[in-house]
Amino acid sequence: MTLNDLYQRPGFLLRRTHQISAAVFENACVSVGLTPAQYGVLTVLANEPGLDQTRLARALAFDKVTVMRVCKGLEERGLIERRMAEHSRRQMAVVLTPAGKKLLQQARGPAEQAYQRLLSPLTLTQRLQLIEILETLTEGLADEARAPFVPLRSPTATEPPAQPTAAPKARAMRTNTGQASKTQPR
Amino acid sequence: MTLNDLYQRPGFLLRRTHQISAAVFENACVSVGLTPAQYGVLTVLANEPGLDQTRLARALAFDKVTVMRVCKGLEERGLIERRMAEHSRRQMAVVLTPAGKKLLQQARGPAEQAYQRLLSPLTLTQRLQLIEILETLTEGLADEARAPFVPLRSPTATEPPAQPTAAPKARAMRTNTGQASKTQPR
DNA sequence: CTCCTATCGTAAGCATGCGCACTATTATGA
DNA sequence: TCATAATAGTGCGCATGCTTACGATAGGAG
Repeated sequence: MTLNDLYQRPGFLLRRTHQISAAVFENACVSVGLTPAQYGVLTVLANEPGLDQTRLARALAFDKVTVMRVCKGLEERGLIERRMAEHSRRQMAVVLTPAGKKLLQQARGPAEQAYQRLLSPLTLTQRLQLIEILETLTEGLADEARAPFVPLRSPTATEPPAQPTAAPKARAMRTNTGQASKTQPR
Repeated sequence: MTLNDLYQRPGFLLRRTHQISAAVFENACVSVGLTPAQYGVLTVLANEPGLDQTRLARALAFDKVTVMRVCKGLEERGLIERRMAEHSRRQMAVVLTPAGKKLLQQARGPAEQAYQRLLSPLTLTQRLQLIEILETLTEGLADEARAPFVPLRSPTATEPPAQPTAAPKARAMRTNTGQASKTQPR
């Protein structure tokens, strides 16, 4: 394979684009000191106070270990609080502190700037195409991802009352190997 | 910001798509045990034997520290060799070993499968649009990236006769923001 | 009620990706 | 020529992202 071929591989371009996207965000958010991951965690928690770490991870398609580490960092900075859930002794209920809410507010502007900057080289048509193509890709290849993605409904958005994420309790009957977690609920 | 908004941010979608892209590649390449980064390094070295680590890093838009670590791992596996360059005592000339060449050959098939699998949810039109949009993005925001990208010409491609990779010099001469882009504050 | 299994949080560890800083070396310019 | 700046490689440290493993706990089947 020639180098020119390599440079046109979507894998290469996606890595590079993601790299740039993260850099743009971090450049815009130096003032608040938030990484994309941290911003994502805070945003989800602002919409779902008291969420446990595993569901938090799935809401962002993060690894649960990664989420735990990010949360520990945010806790050290006093932006979130982790306490045992009331109804379960194995879950951690994670909530924003007032400082966390304030910082998230302060991050809104920079995050918006990063968003605009990232899309600035593209025409309006290209922006729409990009979103649509990436959504098609992620939906079509959801099984390939190591970290399961279980989006949360926004409380402020239109929400169907029933069907809690339509997770069919089709408990894998232990017939398969331990890889149930990967092919699991989604 | 609602969660639905977050899920449509290109930053979020790019992170997720990159995550899936890497997983697809690694799944396809378990037999040869290569990560995307390792495959990239081997591919560049197959086209530019004896390249030094810094130029290798720039050819892939990797951080030079990352490249060094990846190279050390590949050297431990006997896939590449690092020796002092002849004309300079501070550069390492990196070359593929026969084992490295062989493994790279064996990786071609899986890498191709990963490529096809990654694009499989998209129509032909979408695939072309995706490549073009990502190229536009990376070119338009090249300054934002922490790791400079200085593509190498493929020896097999059309090439101007002179100018042996004179690009890095031009990059160091950047006069726009005063500071060179790498020394930028985070 | 009593096992059995799935799940939650967490530790340990590997691979990327990046910044900072230091040394050795090379290039540059006064 | 000689002082100074730029560059290559590297160590150290932080943040992601993922795997495997393990103890504790919740829920379900009998």
